Amino acid sequence: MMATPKTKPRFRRVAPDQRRELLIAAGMACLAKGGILDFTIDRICAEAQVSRGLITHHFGAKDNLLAAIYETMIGQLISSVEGNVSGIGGIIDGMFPDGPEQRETLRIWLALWGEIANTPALLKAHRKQYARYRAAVENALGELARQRKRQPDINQAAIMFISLVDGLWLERSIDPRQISAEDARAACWRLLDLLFGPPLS
Amino acid sequence: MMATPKTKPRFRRVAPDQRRELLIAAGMACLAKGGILDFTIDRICAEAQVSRGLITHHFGAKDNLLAAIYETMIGQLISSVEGNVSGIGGIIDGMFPDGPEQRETLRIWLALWGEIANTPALLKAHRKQYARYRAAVENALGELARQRKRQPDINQAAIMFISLVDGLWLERSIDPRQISAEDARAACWRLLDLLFGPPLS
DNA sequence: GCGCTTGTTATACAATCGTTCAACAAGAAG
DNA sequence: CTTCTTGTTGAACGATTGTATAACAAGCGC
Repeated sequence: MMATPKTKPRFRRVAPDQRRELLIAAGMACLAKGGILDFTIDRICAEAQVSRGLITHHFGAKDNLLAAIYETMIGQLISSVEGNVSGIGGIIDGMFPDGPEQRETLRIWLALWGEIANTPALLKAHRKQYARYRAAVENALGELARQRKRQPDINQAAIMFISLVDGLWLERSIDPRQISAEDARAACWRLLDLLFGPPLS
Repeated sequence: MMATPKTKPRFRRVAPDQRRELLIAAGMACLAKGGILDFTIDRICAEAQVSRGLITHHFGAKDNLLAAIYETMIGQLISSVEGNVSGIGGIIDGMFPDGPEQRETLRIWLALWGEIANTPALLKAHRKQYARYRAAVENALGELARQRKRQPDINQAAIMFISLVDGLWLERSIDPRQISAEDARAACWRLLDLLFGPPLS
């Protein structure tokens, strides 16, 4: 009875949705590692351990993969704002966690920001999703205003809070040494306390 | 008397310093137009109307040109902060001018930010110059505190002001529609009034 | 077990990338 | 005018870019 020469399959077939997620993850890893210049068909497919043809097959073009990555990132951000159960405090903690695990996320955002204005598909996605993000923040700030019995200009407060967060993210993504996560959270709370008054009890 | 067939010179010799400035300007134009992906030897030299060999000749490598552009940009920023005569008000007005002329500057910054962490020469320059920028801002804020007879935490105030400005720049460089220059200036003033108290007279 | 769909691979392709280098010539020095 | 320095050009290099495409085979339905 001779052993069956069962050759190891040369690849594994995966459902398109799962394969897209795999490629999105690989693309994000490349963006985090070397910015937009490392967002390359070769590098992404090497990261995903997959042949070069797959990106075109599943996304049509490289830019569409980048747009899909943006959708994933902004979706996670919006979820973390909309789905918070502990109010603005939980949101801030989620935005500036301790430890180095956020580094990758920030590096991806930095790379995406730089390409939004240069990639039409990305700009379109940004304008659509950014409105949702801003609305979610305004909603959370409105609840905080109710808690502290103040009625500030929610519109301006949202601009200031979002911009402050973006700026802190920017500083920390470029060089985490300059501003610690704790400093960032403290800056957020300082702004909110100034805008909405101190906690009531 | 036959006319001398004076052939038009095929190029013009320029002093190295002037040529470097020309290439820096061309490189900035490329960054503004298409981000870091358009920062290419071919495109830069085409923009400068110069042959491909010049960048290597004057800068050694492309990255060094990028670092030189960073130095130019941060130098202008620091000068506008240090050299202001009308206090923080003049600084804010300079940071968020009306009209579209700032667009190019912000696009260049966005492209540079994305590469700082990936280009050692850039990170080194950033760390050195960022400290100067922060010191200049702290100095201007200290003067404002004296004017308004308050003594807040200048360190934290500087972090908040710089991050807010960075965030507003980021939003406006990605998509100027979202936040107008006037909104940005108002947000800066709101933060300062909250931190340092309202103007005394 | 067999055929078929289709996810996957691997090659090919022209275009462009950053850099090197030899030849050229502009313009100051004599 | 002649000589020399050196800023400048332009071709060439191998490597890498994004995409198209044909051959392949994994694995489900029968």
